[in-house]
Amino acid sequence: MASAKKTPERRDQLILATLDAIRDRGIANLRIQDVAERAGVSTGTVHYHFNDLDQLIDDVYTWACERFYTTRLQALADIPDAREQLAAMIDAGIPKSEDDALVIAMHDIDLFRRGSATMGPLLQALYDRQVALYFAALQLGVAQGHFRLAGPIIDLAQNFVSLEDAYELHIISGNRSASPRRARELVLGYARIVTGCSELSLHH
Amino acid sequence: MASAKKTPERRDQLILATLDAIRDRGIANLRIQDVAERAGVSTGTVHYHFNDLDQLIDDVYTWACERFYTTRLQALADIPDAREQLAAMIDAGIPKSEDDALVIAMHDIDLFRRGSATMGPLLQALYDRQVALYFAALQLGVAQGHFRLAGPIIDLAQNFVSLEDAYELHIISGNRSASPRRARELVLGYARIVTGCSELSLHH
Amino acid sequence: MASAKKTPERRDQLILATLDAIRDRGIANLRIQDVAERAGVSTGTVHYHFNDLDQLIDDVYTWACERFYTTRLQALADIPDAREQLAAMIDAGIPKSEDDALVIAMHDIDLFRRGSATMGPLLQALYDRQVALYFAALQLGVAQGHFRLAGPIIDLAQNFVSLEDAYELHIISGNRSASPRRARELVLGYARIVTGCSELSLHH
Amino acid sequence: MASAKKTPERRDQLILATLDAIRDRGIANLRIQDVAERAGVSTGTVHYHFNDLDQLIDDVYTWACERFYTTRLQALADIPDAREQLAAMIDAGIPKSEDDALVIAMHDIDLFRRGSATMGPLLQALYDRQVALYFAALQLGVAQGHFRLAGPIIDLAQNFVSLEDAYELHIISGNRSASPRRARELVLGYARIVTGCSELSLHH
DNA sequence: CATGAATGAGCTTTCATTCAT
DNA sequence: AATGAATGAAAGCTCATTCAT
Repeated sequence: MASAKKTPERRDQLILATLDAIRDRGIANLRIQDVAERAGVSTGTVHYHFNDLDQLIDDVYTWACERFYTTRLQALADIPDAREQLAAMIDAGIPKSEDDALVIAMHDIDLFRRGSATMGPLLQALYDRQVALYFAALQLGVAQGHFRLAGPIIDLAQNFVSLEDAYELHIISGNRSASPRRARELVLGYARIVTGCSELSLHH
Repeated sequence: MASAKKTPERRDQLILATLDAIRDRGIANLRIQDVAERAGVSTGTVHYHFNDLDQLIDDVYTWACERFYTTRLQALADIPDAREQLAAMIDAGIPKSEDDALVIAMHDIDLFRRGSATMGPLLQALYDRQVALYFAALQLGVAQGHFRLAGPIIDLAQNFVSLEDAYELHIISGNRSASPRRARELVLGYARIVTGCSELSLHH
Repeated sequence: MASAKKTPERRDQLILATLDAIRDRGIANLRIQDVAERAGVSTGTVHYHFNDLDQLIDDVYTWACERFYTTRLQALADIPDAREQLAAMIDAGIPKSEDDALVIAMHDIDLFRRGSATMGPLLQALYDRQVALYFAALQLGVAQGHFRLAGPIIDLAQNFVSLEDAYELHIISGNRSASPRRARELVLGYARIVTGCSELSLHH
Repeated sequence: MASAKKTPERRDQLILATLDAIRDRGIANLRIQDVAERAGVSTGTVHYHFNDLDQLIDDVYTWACERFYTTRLQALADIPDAREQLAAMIDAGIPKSEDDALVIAMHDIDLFRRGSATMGPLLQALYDRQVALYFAALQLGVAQGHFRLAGPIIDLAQNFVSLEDAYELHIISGNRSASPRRARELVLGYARIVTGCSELSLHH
């Protein structure tokens, strides 16, 4: 990575500034200057840390995927009960508001870089890891005797991730028929059906 | 609409050219020239029919939503059996390939125009209409005695649409874990679970 | 003149439409389409009657100078008294409002065509003819015993025309310190001083 | 003002280049490139210092009005005799040649921006200040016993300014009947008549 | 490391002009 | 004569990128 040496604090500051800038202006209108303004530095500084705009966006995407996954993984760390794990994943997986900069940036960059050799694998890796998280929770629930799965475990896990993705998209697009609260209900409803576990709820 | 009179054939030709151009270059890189080239006209002609790029994109989006919904509605027209209806909707709702220009354009424009006053309502209208289609099929299946629904009918319908949306996104993003074939299986699996109807299949 | 044959009515209609268009949009923003719209014809028609925009403007200018001079000459035709002649010239020479399309067009075109070999002589000819009108009225007034001139007759005549020009400019520029009414007072004041004739007034 | 910080020297250089460009090409044909060429910079630089062409022209006009007035005011500073003051004002107020870039720019912009909310007040302010200068000189001449005014002092002052304006216009339009030398004679003639002071001359 | 003035490629947009009908 | 769809040259404007300080 070209910018490994150059004071990691400034680097992170610029990445966070980019997340905000993408949320505010959309990735299509994103200018170096937007990032610089939000970070309180000059445009030259942005170029010093990231050779060009493409690299900045690449790095933001990598950072965001990592952060997104890590955050969710940590949310499970100390939860022993599969039912609570599943609930926590749903809760963490759906944005609290339509202004979630992390989620917006990930979807914007996905779109913006569609077909790119760099991004494709990263996206898929994230997807697969998320599937793995649901897989693990479902598996555990079966072992703990809480879940009786209504279908193949991989299929259910993939559908969980897909529902999450879809509601992320609707939330950041401002779809009023799929508010954060409603989206949680709907995914939880899916969870109850496919696990046969009617006790599932977000605030257990 | 400014371009109502100016020879509708040329207008449609330009809209189709725009769909192709968005698929090939991504909406963020879309140039007037890309549209003109694909339509075999000059850039001036594009401006003659659509005042500016924003209006072109608006009109493409409106056209695409309309076409998308109409296509699916027609797919149901002559199907009396709810099971076949549901299968047909799933089949029509998931792109056959990652190059589906209509689906790509709709998703690209959604994100590109996030927060736009024009687009938001249109997106939501499309979502609500799609939900209505699933609602109708599920309702019919219950009446025909084929379906025993595992949850509230509206919730199920919304989740159907969301799964579709998510798989559309993954397919056009080239996610290999969610191919068109696999996506159909997964949504169909969901359908079997929530309808309690194990006979559901795409080619009945 | 290229357009001599082509139905003079349509030609005049287009010239009048151009006057309005220049007043409304300024000569710098004047488009063929503005003329066409105001004349209720298509842009093609404008091109049919005037080969290009330059020629249209040339013809409008020629027409306007002619009309401007002729109007003023006619205002004097049946006035035998030099005092009334002078008053009539002042009255006719200063625009009644800041929206006088003829005056606006003449000044706009002067500016627009500054340095042009075509326009320069035309402007000067108009100036000289206006000077001649004042010269004639002053000369007559002396002969009739009404005027005792305070300076060389040519100098006075030139200053009359210049004052008029200046107030035309200020009026169409919307200068509130030089309204049509005030401009008339001021030029009339000048007239009284240089003719020594205190009876001069606009409505004798 | 957006360009307050960005190196005032470069800013002034660009304004001077614009004056030349307007004189050479006319304001209606003025291109950013004309300014850039004359200043020896790239077009991007012009946009960097003045957001767009309109703002450049606004700023040039403001600058020109200020400069025009200041120059004339300074010409009076150390002249105690009202007769010499008046002569100096006439001399400073009429362009020495038809290529006076400052005067050309002011007249061009006046007409170009006719009806603009920004320009109107500025024009009028300049007019009123010029009137005030003549007012002051006339008043002083009366007090000094040199002048016996032939009419109301304000009227005379306004006519002085108007004559100047008119001759400026004729000079930059290349009217041969109103050369710089001749214009000076004519305004001076007016001055002698209305002040009753026959000693007035440009080079006392 | 940081700055911000300067650059110029690349795009959109406008509009006079042409021409088939 | 008149139309208006189509053209394409000509500008303006944006913004990533460079570089001297």
